[in-house]
Amino acid sequence: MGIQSESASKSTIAGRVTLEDVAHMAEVSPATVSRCLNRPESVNLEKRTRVNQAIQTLGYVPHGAARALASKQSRMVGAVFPAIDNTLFGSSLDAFQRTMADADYTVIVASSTYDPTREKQHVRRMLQSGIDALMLVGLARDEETYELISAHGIPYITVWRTAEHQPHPAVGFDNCAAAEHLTDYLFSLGHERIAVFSGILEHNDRAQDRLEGVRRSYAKHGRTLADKYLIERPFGVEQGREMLRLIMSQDAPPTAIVCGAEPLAYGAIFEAAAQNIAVPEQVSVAAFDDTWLAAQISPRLTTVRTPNMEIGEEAAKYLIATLSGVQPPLPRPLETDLIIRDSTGRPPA
Amino acid sequence: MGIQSESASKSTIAGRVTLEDVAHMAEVSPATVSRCLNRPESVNLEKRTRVNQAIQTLGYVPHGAARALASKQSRMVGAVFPAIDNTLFGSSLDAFQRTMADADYTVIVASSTYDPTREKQHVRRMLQSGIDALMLVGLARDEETYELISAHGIPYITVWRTAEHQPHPAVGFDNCAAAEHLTDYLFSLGHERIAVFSGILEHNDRAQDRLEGVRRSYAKHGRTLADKYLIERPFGVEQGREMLRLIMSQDAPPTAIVCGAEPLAYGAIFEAAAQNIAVPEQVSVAAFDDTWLAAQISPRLTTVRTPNMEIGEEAAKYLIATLSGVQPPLPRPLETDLIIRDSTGRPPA
DNA sequence: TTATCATTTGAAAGCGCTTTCAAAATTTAA
DNA sequence: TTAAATTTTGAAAGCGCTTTCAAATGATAA
Repeated sequence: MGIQSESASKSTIAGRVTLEDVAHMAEVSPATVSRCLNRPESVNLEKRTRVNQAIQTLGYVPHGAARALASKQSRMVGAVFPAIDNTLFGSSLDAFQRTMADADYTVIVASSTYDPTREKQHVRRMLQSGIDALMLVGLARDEETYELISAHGIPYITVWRTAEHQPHPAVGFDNCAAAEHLTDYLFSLGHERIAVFSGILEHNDRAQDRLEGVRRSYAKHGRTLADKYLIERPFGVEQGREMLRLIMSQDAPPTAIVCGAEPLAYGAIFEAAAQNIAVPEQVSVAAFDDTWLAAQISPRLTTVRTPNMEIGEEAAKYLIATLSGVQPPLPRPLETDLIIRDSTGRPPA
Repeated sequence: MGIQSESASKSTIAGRVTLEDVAHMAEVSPATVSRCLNRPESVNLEKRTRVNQAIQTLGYVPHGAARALASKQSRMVGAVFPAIDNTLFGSSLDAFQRTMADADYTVIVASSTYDPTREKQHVRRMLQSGIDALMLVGLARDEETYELISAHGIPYITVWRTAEHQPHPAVGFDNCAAAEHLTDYLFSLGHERIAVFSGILEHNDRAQDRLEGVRRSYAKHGRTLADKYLIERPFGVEQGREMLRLIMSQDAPPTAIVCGAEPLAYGAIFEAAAQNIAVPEQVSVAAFDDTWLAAQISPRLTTVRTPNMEIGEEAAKYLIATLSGVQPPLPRPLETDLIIRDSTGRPPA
């Protein structure tokens, strides 16, 4: 029989189990319990065992806010996406979250709906919550948002683009080069009238870069993208359909279409089918992303595969490394692949 | 000229701007600043103005962990989904997050990949982070997970199902009834051999309920679902294709298929097209969810529309109400709609 | 004018942990 | 065996806020 301590200890009327309770039960000081939690190897094995046992039997769960306050680290990171209800950002987020969880970080998420003001609010809220690091999509945002972040001195990373020609760390691929490559391919098939279905360009540097890529390819072939071949609409299948109707009813309709995102391409293909416009015989359609549907519809979609999961994972790794004091090398641009399928072909004679 | 305070104040060597700094500048006590933040109406207008001004010029951002520690509220809520890389849970999460943000809550998210053990770890981590409330998908999980939650005494809600016949608050729809209704419809068209393509049933009460709904409809029509008409695979287009191949190569292939989720239906339809099996002439296909693709593919998919966003929003509202002391009524089951399109029809003669 | 009540304010005590610092215990060297 | 170096430990001082409590102020009634 152990000796009954005369003091009933001050807690346990109800309320939460604290580190101090654990300390009492294990008959060590609170400092030692804290050490067991944070640097177990610095504690004598026997005491460590007692402490772990006490933690177990008391069902002790550390108080995150208290830890954060005392240690100045919350083990929480933030991620703001333009949207999270699509496969694209969804799978990035999923990978990001899993990688972070493996490193024992918790992730706070928010969607900005492509609105820089909302994004700023979310960033502010996250900063208040005490995040240790932050992930943002792309570059285009209020300068104030960057200032907020740097005022807090936390590491951050931008994703879905490359780090070149700009001061912010980034992990992603070169949208411009990918678009240029895709357009080059279309030119190589013999197309000369290549249209662009773009998402809304404002506040979306990825979309802007893709457009720029198309323009470069045009320039390389001694031509320029005519205004009438550029249509801008929010991402969506319906918009893709509408855009196809618009563009194919023109005087000299394009013989190929580059879509800034896959939903637009699906819309275009579905609408073409509805209108008896043959793809790719009358008009070729190509896009970006290679989501699960691209290889399933008919005609199977020619598209640029983008490394969605890899982006989430690499972004997480970069932040984790930075947080653990390692200064990681700036991530190299990730690869994209042009997947040539059946929705592109030679232009009509 | 104001009077220069002789003390240079103890902060501002660098470091963060604290509430105390604001108090100094506004020439009030820290307590008053705190009140301005939390119950502004309890502070004299003039002082309040001074405080807000000081906050502004100093760029003060409250320290969440400190607030949480002192006030026992973190203004963070958790949400664990089986996955977040699909439109289904993605749009629920999106709505949940937006509703929470409007009420000034931050959301922590994690995906369990349909694994109860991972889910438990995530719940534990979130509890440590100090969440004020929690959202979980469905019911099927370790009892221990529920115990963890109730030990912390925070409100929680389960989603994607109804609250009936079980002790946990829930917001969602009746999967069983919806499946029964859909199957009834198929019987009413004259089908007798109705197959089920189900996701993995283990740890997924929504999938189980849907299967049960089909069984009930069968029973109601004096028949039972034959084992050979039930196939279980992970959700995915490829799996849908595989299932179709399997089921249609049987002796007496079904004349209709109920798919537990839409990807399976797409797979089935694509594969049917590949095999020259006419949908719906030779086999009808129906599913759940009504995602953006359902109305776009051909044949347009007959499906049960599920209120994904509404679930996220209602779940958030319920938790917000609970957290603000209101005891909200248990949410009523949400509506589903059977959307009849072209992928279902009479069985072949 | 004075007594009474409601409102606004500040001092100070934590919230539950981490971390520094010095003391104690242990190991190693001499 | 003793001294020095090393490891392990506990006491105590915060981390930046909220909140209680009592004092001060202002408003109202007598």
